[in-house]
Amino acid sequence: MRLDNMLLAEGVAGPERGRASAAAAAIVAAAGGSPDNENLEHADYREKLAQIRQIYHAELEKYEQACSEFTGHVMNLLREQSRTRPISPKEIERMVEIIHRKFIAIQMQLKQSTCEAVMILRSRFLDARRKRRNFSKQATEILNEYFYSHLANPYPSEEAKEELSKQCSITVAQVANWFGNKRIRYKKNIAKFQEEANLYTMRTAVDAAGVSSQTNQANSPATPNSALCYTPDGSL
DNA sequence: ACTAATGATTAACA
DNA sequence: TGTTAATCATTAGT
Repeated sequence: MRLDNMLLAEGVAGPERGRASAAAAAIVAAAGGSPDNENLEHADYREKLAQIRQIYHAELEKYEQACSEFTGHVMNLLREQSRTRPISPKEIERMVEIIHRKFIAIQMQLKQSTCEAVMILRSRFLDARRKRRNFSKQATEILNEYFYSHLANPYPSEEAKEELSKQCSITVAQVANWFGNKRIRYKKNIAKFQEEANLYTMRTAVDAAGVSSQTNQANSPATPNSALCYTPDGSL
């Protein structure tokens, strides 16, 4: 009977729709759901859960139909036999009981396999590694901006990480991951990141210039002094 | 289909 | 405990 409760809680069993979304929400809450792609993941999860639910109900119905059909056959057989030998109603009852028990056992198997499917779906849903999503363009912009403007010491403090996480609408752990990856990958192949580095250092330089010189905008020659390219290995 | 980019995980380390 | 380095698994560009 634990299986019944489980299926009910997941919204697979039970009366039609309405519970599935609640179950999905509960799972997200348990996982510390990311507010970013929440809706998308939800839809995916709900869709797959609905599939499982549909299969479950179809199978259940099939079993019930087969069960009643089979009991009908057996009853007919017994009735025919009752002409040649006396059959007590108790015997008939016992026969029906046996058949029912058999079919309930089969239903149990169905419930178990359905439970398994739900569990697998849940574990996949909860495993962030399997369903990785790239950060938004803005988020990577912000992160890169910080990284290249602190290239000498690209280790944001806890507070800085929190600030970045808020700006990018990702978790602090994700910010830490990003910086870890960025540092190692930058160090590993600086040449590959030259273009990006130049882009961001130039951008911040332009921003700074824009803030300091608001009055005269006649300097369109676009700051030709972009020679601060920071090439530690001497390339370029 | 193949490959590069990328976010997450893990062990080793200081 | 936070970081590095290697690696995994998915996404995106060709």
